[in-house]
Amino acid sequence: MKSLQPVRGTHDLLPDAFRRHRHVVDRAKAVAESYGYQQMATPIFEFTEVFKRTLGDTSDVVSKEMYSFADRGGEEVTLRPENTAGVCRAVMSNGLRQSLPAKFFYDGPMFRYERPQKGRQRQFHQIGVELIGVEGPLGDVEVIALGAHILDGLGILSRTKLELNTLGDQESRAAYRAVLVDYFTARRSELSEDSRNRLERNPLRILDSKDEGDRRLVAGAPSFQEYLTPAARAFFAAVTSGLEAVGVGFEVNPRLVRGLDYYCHSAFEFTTTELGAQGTVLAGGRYDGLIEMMGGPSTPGVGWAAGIERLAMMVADVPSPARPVAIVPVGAEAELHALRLTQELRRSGFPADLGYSGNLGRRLKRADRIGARVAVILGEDELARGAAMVRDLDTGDQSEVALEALQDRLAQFR
RNA sequence: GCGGGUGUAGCUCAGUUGGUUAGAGCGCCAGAUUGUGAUUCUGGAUGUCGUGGGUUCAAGUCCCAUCACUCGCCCCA
Repeated sequence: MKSLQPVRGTHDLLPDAFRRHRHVVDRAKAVAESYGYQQMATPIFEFTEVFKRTLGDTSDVVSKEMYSFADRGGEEVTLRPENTAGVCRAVMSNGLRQSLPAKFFYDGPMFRYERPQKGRQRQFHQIGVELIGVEGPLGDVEVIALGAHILDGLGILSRTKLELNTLGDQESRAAYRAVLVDYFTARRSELSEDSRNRLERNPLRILDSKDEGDRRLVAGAPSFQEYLTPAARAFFAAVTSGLEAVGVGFEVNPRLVRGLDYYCHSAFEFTTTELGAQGTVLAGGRYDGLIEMMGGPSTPGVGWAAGIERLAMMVADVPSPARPVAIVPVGAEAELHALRLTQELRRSGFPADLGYSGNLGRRLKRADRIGARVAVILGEDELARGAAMVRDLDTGDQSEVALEALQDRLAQFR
């Protein structure tokens, strides 16, 4: 055994943390279902090709962040770095193109070999939605509104900002990209080292550079607006007016770009200033070309993913678990009665806890520690009378209750 | 992948220019109270000082390496 530490960038989710995660997922799922999105799951690993083809060879995810390996049969597989590709693959594998549009919600672990930071781990968890088969801007509006609704349900919408941009259609993007490459190539020597790399790999990324010098150059760069085709312009206008119609606030950020190749038209990010360098909390866009890149027929799609860890860090209060009834036998005689009673209560829907050992004091102490609301004390005296002592652990009040009336009495504490 | 910071008890942290048995608070355990927790009082236990090397008469303290965390960059959820 190498050590007792978990692998770098992975973490145990102990009950308190797990409850936060569960809360995020449960609330998100409930809202998503109210929009008609149904939960589904794909395998956490796929053939490496699935991600390579769709994310683009030059993306950071593919070039340096994938957990890839050959399995015992020699198949090249990869732990999923994101789930959109997997969902699209599943649509094809299962012949779901027959019944489009399809609306999916998912949650689960993702894997990226990155240097860990706050809000960034090698195994992290995402929730996400995918709307497949809708080519109009109404799809974009619905998906973004759903994201906002979920953040609102978690009580954090007001602490985020929705940034929105259009990446246009293929035609617009190709035209703009060419102009942009010309512009920056002419000023190559003035670019930062990072941006010189971007010029090769993903020139649009230069627009989003944090480097001072780059920013000055970007200010003078040609604007995407001028290269949008009328169709792409109309699409974006429909998205923005749709969002206005449903009351989702946003800010157009012309420099917002996506790293992954398959995006087009809408790109959006809900960001926060509360999480340090990892400000993006929920992000996505339209990916009309993705399924085609995988070898399927052209099929439109829009979706987003959100980091559960990041959301969980922002969520203030999470509901506490139900407070159990503690069953406390006094003396060996009472143990079997207590065991029986505990099971009865559980079957009747009362969360109930029977300590494993100890005297009355010790058991009450444990009852207190696990957050029990009431203790049912079963002593020989009480049992002889067919009764039990019911103690309110918040107030310390206690009174004897006949066993037949016990459940009615306990119901008062719920 | 690049640059900075940190690592001492279960948790949060103190530990002087290197000097003998490494401390506090919280938590934990026990007793006060053999049928009453939470409150109070009294007592107790706890540590490969992240790991491995080195310097030194002597290292928690200085040096090197390594691992992990953390902040920023890249990129992203």
